[in-house]
Amino acid sequence: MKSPKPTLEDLRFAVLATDVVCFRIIEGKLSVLLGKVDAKSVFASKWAVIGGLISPKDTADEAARKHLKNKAGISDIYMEQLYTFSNVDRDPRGRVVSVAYMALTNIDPRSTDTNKAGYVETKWFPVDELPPLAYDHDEIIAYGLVRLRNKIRYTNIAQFLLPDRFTFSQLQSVYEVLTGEGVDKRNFRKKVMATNLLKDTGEVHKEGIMRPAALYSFTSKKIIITEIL
Amino acid sequence: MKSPKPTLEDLRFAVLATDVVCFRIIEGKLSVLLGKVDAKSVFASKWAVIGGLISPKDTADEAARKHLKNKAGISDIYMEQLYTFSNVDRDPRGRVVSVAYMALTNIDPRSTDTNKAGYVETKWFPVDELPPLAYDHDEIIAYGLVRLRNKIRYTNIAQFLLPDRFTFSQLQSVYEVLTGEGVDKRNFRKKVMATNLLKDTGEVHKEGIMRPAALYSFTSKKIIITEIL
DNA sequence: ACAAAAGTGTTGGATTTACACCCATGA
DNA sequence: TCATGGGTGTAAATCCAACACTTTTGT
Repeated sequence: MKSPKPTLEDLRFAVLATDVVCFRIIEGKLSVLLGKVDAKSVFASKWAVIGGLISPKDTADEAARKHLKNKAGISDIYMEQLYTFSNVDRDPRGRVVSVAYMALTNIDPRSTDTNKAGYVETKWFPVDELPPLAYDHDEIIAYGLVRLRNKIRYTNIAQFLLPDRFTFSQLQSVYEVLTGEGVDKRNFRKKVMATNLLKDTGEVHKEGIMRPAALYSFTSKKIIITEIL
Repeated sequence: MKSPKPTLEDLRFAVLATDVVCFRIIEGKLSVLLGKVDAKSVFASKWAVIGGLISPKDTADEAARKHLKNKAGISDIYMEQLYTFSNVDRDPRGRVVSVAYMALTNIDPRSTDTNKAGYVETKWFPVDELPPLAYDHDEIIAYGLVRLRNKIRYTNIAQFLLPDRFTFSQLQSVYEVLTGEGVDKRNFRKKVMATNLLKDTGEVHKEGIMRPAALYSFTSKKIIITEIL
């Protein structure tokens, strides 16, 4: 049952990677940032979430942030660890264990001037219109979706899908997009207000022909756990 | 900024490990199974959660189960992944990335006849009376505690801390131990019954001089998400 | 008959849902 | 003045928390 004592080298069999499911709401659709895989790869012409290998001096978190920056020009983004995928054959090229993350943003944080090493192209896809995906990235995205859709109900992470100051309708829309169901705006306002997660900035948002809307912001950037919906 | 292309060998720098926080309620106290670290180790005489290295043919899950079996004689236990700890210096001997798990049981599953390679001794410690811990295992246990204490409120995992058939008082006691607060038994019964997670087995539990109690069991071994408390 | 835990209902207060109209603005 | 989204209150229904006594058994 037990083989002779393995050497340290025998145990360094795996390559560590990280994959980041980056979410953003675009035109009322929850979307994910994907990169088109290089033509030379086994997964040529398929799409993958942003990610790459972890290097010796980096933690998984640091590696995830570096790949976001180098391959998609994204920095300063909310990010949390999701799950570690370690199936033996999840990468046909060899043993790769991937620590998956979820990231949230409200704008397109891709800057065009950065080195976009790694992908032929990056593009946002609505989560219900995903292209063919490389590796086990369908599973990783599904895991991220579940996490996000649950966590929005009992934490203040909605803020990371919104600008710093936002109107109540914008906030309500985030909840409607993620839960897939509409809410009565008076009841929604009451519930959210009762949590004390928001403060009125005193400012207003004017847009076109309608009545200006009050702008709110979240009181804390830290994750706060409290029943919301 | 970017170094010349690293070779595959450069990327296989890390040893992969897994650590399992195994919980059990003993005499009204939530406890964790720890192993005393071998005298030759840097962490000699400290205690660690059950774990060890992942070998090339195993997923993290499989490795976790194997270590539980080989080092503590534990098999067939509920287990779920917690988090991956990848701090560069979490193990002074070198770069070790650990995929942490939480396991739950209701009995002492350690069989004495198995090969207890790995620890001088294994022992259950109440979570608020932990001995000095090796590595970052304090952090890993803390993470497991948070997960367990939250998840008991909205899933049926309490079942894994109980025998197959149990009385209502036993169930209530699990909740009281984990939440740290007492509950009115009439209200508790109403809430739990409303979830439809339990079925009455029709059997009764006799113990000593008191009135026999009806035995219940959970309707599903699968994790079900539903508001309980 | 008593000790010990099992089992059971009701009520008042709090929370939640459902629902419709006026407001402020720019064109 | 009109079109557009912004903003507000109330009543009925539901849910939840608080609360104490009777039952069953073995000794």
